[in-house]
Amino acid sequence: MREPEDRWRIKGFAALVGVQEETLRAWERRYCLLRPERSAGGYRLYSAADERRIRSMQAHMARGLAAAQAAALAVAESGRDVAAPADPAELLEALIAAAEAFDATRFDALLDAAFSPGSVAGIRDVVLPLLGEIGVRWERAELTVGHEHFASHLVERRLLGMAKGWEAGPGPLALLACAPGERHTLGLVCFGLVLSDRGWRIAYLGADTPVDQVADMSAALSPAAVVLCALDPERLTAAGPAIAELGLRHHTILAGSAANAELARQLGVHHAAGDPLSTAQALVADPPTKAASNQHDLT
Amino acid sequence: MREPEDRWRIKGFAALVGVQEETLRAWERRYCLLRPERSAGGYRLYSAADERRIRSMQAHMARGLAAAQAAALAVAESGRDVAAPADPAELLEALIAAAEAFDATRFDALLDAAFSPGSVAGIRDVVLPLLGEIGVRWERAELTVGHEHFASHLVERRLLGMAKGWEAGPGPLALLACAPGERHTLGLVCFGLVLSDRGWRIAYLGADTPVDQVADMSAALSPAAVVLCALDPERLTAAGPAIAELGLRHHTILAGSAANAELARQLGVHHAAGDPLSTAQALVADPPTKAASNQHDLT
DNA sequence: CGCAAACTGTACAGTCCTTGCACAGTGTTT
DNA sequence: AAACACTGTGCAAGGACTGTACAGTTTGCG
Repeated sequence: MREPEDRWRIKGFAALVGVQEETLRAWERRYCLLRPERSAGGYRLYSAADERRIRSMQAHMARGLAAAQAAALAVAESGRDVAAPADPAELLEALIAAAEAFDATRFDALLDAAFSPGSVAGIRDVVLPLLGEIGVRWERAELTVGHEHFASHLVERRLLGMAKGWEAGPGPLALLACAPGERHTLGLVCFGLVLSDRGWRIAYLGADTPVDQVADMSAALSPAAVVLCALDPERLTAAGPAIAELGLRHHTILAGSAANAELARQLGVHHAAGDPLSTAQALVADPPTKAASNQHDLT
Repeated sequence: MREPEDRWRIKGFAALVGVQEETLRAWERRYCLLRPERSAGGYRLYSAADERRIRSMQAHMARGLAAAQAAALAVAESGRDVAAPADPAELLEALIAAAEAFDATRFDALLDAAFSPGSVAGIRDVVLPLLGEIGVRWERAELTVGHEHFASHLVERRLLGMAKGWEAGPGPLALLACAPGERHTLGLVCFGLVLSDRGWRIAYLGADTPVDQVADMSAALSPAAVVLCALDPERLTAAGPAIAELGLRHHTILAGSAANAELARQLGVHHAAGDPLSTAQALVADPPTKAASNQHDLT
């Protein structure tokens, strides 16, 4: 930890930035603009980051923005450059630490860092490893269901934010759904995002979707591919006949860790090996053609 | 991915575009030229899109068009959401029609229109009625599970997009979770959004959360209120003892259609009557104090 | 033409919101 | 002990809201 050489108490800081002490406290209370550390006795200790936020706020106010709006911008701007490790492995550790502490603000800031190299890279290097790691630590009882829910929500929020507009791509249409009973959607959303990134159009039904509903929607939309995702093999075997039926009419792909080549062959549908990202990339590289959309045409 | 944008209050915006404040309000009222968001206190917050519309209108007026004509052109040019009815009831019908047709692009555009008067108004006038209506039509078998999934996903995506940053409000902290087994999160998210709009900080655990996990997180974060949501009464009675235990330590509120005053009294916790919006507003109007955080202190 | 109606920018009043600043009582630093 | 800082509460001035009204101009029409 740094010595308080570059830390100001409120009086000095007020003089430095030219804002009254009372106003500094008000801005902290009202807009969360400042987050000074505290001395042992409870005194505020302002840092250079606080100064930057003040300067940014002042600049925005000078442009004619109201205090509340200027503060919101200043906070948003500075929130981007929190201390986040650039190395994916460290980022992963930091994310898990933030989840353990239920620190949503930090978790979200770390996600910012994770996605700054690009959404596909963020999914590949951070999100998928994170989901895997949470699963592992949950099995080892190092993380609880609460931590898993906490992190999942924040990841889901981020992914769905990136999914905005994915229903309007220029390319072929993919229909995405989880198998009946399956409630883990994040992998499927990652898959959709990668497809969308490559121009595909996405129609998404989400968790726990009866296969006949997928069939209905497929009939309405004629997707180039239908993807059913499950992590628990039971989900797929239970819905086997309906899936086989679906496979007769559409290019149907089983995905998720429950999917395997043997089962897919039995049901007469396709099978996606590997993680969501490589699956999506394989699909993009070799898009199903209408003629060859499945091996079970009425020939 | 909505990044922080400039939001102007009327004075700054008037200076920016060179139009009197009164005139801005008149143009909004008469021609619907502007659709500023509103601050928590009801102030207009103009965006870059509003500026574009103003510039366009000014250009047309400079060419000699009357104000009404210029405004109509400006709206038509910039308004992508042309065919969206302004009346909430019609909007509701249009949304359901879009869901029936699996038309995600239109559904999303209609949601844009729903939220343009402000997020709380959108929740009150459109989202909550929509969820209710979908439930009704689903029971009457006019809509299928597929339609429900389709619409839910798009609504959820929109709501979570608005939830960005809700973990960082200046006010008291609320911890939100669905009861074990309960998987309907949208009402809970609406509730959180309204609280957030009023400055509360939100910690969110989402669907199907074991009550002991809620207790763990509560112990870590000391929220001013803990909200447990369920639509199915069975969820709450099954978790009864754990909820009572939680109620001893935190201001705990049962919400959702499964909650009732009788059950809450038995468990020694609070009860939220009514829809998510009125519940949230009641909580904001009468925030729990630490001293009175529950009726079962160790007295 | 002449008059009423509509359009359009502006104005005002009463109420509510925002924001910078202040004060009192208590605790911390030196 | 003196100077400094903290929290909580509160205020006053100005900003913004809504609703209504009012002139000056343009338009519609007998």
